[in-house]
Amino acid sequence: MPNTSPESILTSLNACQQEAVTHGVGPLLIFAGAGSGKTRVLTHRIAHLLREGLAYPEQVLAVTFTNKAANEMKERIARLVGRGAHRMWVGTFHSLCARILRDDGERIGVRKNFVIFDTDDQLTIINDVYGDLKIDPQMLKPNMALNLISNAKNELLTPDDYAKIARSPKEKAVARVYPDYQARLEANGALDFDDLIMKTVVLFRASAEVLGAYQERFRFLFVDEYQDINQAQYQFVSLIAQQYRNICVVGDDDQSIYTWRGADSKLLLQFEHDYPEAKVVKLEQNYRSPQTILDTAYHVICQNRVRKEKRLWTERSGGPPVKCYRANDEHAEAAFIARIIRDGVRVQGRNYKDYAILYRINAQSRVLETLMLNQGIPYRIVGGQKFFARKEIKDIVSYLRVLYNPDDSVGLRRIINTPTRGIGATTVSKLEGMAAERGISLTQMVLAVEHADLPARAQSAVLSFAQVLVRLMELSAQVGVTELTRAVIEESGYERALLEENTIQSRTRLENIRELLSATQEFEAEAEDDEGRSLRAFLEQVSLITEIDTAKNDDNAVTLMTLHAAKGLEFAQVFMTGMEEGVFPMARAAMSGNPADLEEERRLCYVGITRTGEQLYFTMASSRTLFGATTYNNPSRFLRDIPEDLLENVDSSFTVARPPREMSWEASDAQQHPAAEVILAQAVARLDVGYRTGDRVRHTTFGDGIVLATQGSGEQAKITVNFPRIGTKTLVIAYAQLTKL
DNA sequence: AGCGTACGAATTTTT
DNA sequence: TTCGTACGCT
Repeated sequence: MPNTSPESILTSLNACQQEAVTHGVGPLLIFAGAGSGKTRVLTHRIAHLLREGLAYPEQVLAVTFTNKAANEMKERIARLVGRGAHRMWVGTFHSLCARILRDDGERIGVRKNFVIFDTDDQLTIINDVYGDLKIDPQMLKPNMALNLISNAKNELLTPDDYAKIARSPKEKAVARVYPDYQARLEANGALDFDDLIMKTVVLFRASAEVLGAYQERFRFLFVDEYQDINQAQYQFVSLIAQQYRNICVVGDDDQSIYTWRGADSKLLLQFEHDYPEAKVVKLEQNYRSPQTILDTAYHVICQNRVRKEKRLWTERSGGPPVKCYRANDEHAEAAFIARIIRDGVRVQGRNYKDYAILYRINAQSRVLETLMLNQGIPYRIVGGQKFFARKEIKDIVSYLRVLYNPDDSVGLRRIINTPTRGIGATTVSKLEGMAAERGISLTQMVLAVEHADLPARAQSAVLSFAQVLVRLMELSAQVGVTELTRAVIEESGYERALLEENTIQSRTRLENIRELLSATQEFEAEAEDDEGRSLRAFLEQVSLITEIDTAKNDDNAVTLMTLHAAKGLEFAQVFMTGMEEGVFPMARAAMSGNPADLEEERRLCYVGITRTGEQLYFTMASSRTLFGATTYNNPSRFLRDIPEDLLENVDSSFTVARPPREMSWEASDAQQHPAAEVILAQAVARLDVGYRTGDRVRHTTFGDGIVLATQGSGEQAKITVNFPRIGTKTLVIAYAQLTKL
């Protein structure tokens, strides 16, 4: 039972929050600044509507972008309203659309037992298409093609639509790839992530009956992080909302950091146009940070031209200035951070989990991680490789996928020789050819291998694989997911192969597989009915959940993550690292000539700053080696936007490139942490190369270009040059025929 | 089929 | 620099 009385629901809220919560029916736009209690308002509003009898739980649809946000919302609503909570639909765009398509997709030709392809699977298909169409991967990288197709789907463009608007050679190539890619998905009985949304919109547009049913059902619509919505998601939401117009959206254009994925924060700003009768509430009171942090954040973000004016404030006036530290190189930067953390824990009695270290790109994490390890500071990295993306997990899941949907030939190809059982590429392509001839799926061909024309050895290898498949298929009709998974692991020989390998890696893989079994058990235990326990439901969860929820909150460890991953989180002590021109903002954004790119970097900076509960540090390095190239960077332009009295330079005398004594550096480490003289010598050597960043050079075959970087010295010295016609090349100076212009 | 090597690419990544 | 992949050899 809910233990919160209606009165206390309101009294714990500030005036603006109350205004949002108590708004009755009709559209509502909530500008919710960082740390302004957005989820609270959303959940309380839902509770309020139910209490007032304005809405029934089954009429509520709440959409988020991440599973984490969805789960949090579910929990918090349940705490407020009690039992009725699970009759609401609360989930991510993708999971909700999957559910709708599962129920009604057949009307537009989406089969009931579709599987969801992840990026790996997509890439496999793209490569197949490249092979068929003889497209040169050099000219259009498969990943790029995938991106462009994804963008197209986010814009609701079909292959035909896309072909009409394709202009550049790259787009023309994509226009050739896209229809075949789509055909292959279909042949596999698969949808990709973007299809889930796009097909649902197509369904709504195709069937007034289906749309009408959902409109009737979901009379109260809530959308979280509305600034991150893309065109397809916008259509999805708008179509449902247009009937009753009870749509409540929450967002913050200043925290829009996913433009590169199709998010369009203009849709948030456009809400008042779409719903002229909308009530608008701004939540500007912040409950997370001291005033100095909010001021710092404001001075950065207010430089953006495209934004809705708003400013966070707090009752916690004052607060410490932001500490800035410029190290000689990234190792010294890491050492500084480690020292602060150790002091904080030892002297001030803080916990490791109070600290977060944020960086712009994952490549920065290695040095930080190494130092944490050396210093014995417990840490966890957020992001990294996702559990379900690990090879061994994907392998086992691929078995399950094939058992569920035998047409999934991408899955079948993955497992047919995993573990190796003597079925090579030649055999597979022969089987594929025969399957195509007979118009059957690869799995059917494998099962009918006795009628295939194959060399005896291959024949018997495929036959024994087919027998394994048959056995598992029979089993899949009889037992639950956990039992089936266990059978797959054993009968496929996967476990045996790993046991025999007996290396550190194979043991980790075995552990992961066991982890998978506990995941299936947990899945079955949590399900509410048989349908919820089904293989279908499990596979859907696997595809739509990226990480096993190992959120051990009491894990006392420093958190390392990208700025993107930090959105929505908060930490008492925050380090923003790499605050340098070229790193943050990234060179690409700074040079692109498109101010919008820089504005997105700035928003990212804003997001980082506003994570802070107490103390923020900006750290930077004078020289930084990234991707094998050393660059000498100036402090980030974002720091220049901040008034000096909000910043405090930390004395750098206590740590130089040479590690402090107490850190007991090993001899081998000395090479990784060169003393200042060495760095200087390297810098001088660099000058000897004879080229500097920005020089114009001429190459006999590539033409004229601009020097982006140099590395090394003497014979091996390399130079990175951007040739406008060719692209960027890294050349060995001694061999490249270069002339300086 | 399995291994070794050479080459290329490296923002950010909710699903 | 480091990781992953593709290709070619045995």
